[in-house]
Amino acid sequence: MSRSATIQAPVQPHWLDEQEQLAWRSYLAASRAIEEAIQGQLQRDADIPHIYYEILVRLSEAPDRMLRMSDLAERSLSSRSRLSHAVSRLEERGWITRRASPDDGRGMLASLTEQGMAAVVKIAPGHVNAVREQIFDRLTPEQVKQLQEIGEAIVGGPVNF
Amino acid sequence: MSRSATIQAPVQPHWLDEQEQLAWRSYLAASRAIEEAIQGQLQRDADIPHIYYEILVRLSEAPDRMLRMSDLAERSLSSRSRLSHAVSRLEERGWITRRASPDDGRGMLASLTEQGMAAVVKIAPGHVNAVREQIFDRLTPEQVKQLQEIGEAIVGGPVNF
DNA sequence: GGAAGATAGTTGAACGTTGAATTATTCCGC
DNA sequence: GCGGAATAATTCAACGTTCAACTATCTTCC
Repeated sequence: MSRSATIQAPVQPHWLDEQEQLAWRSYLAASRAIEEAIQGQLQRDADIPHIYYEILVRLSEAPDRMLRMSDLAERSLSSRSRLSHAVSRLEERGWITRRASPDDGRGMLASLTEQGMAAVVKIAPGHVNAVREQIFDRLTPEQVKQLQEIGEAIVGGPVNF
Repeated sequence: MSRSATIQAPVQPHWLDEQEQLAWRSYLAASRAIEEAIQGQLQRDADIPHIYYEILVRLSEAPDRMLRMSDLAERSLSSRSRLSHAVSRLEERGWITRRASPDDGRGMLASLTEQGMAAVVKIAPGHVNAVREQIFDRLTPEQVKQLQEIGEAIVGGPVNF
């Protein structure tokens, strides 16, 4: 039958072309280098992982320096489980406190303590330096703009935090 | 004295300007999204972390599918310690074997087994798909080129693997 | 040719992350 | 207003990573 003679959809996957391959590997190398540099700086100077610092910063930017856990998880780009563990550690340091939400019996509110805020203020300059050295000192203003746009294309819209 | 009236070098760190801030956060969100997608796909479909897959691919590309550990560490962008642990796990699966280097008594040669090569062949299409969906389907050809150049600027030269 | 230092690789303990399971509360439709 | 589904958050165990310590070999240079 002619029906059975139709050409099969290719089993061959759609490989990356040469340009894509180059871009992917270049991106991989860059993103690993960036994360290693940032992580290393924060670990050395403040003894916290990068994500923990992000959590502190998101809190420091929130009204009353306080956020629902799920909200904080979203803004700090981490899973709830990860955030739970991280906040536990940061609570042990006295940088964050947790209390039940008055509005929602299920919710917890995390807030930055004065000590936590002081830590952010102390840590921030070194962190910004690392970011600058690793990224912005190496890019033209045009590339900075391109980087923003590429990031937004990948996440599907402007980043709102 | 006029000398003492000179303005002090600012203690204020050199903060990111608005464009840099946007680019940095956009990059952060994108890189986390990418890593999460790639990692998730590989974990679900092949039960290995992303780095383990990279290790297998670098080996598969090497002459005789074999490399010195330190060489493999460099190409797969991981520390020696990490690689040691990773290769141990992959060895347990029968995907890699290790043997002493004939040239250098300190060296170890890691090589991909037939099973390991078969695993790469099996895993690759799903991985490429994930990469394509997460990145290249969302970028214009121009942006792909820009991404490559930005990555190279950050790592300080073309990526050679 | 022997000591000092560099290099290759591994190991173990401490730590962070993951994913599934669990508990508690709220929301929704009838 | 009641039962079932959805949501919020945590916990636990398994796993991967890190960093420092360690062993073994090689290189250098006097």
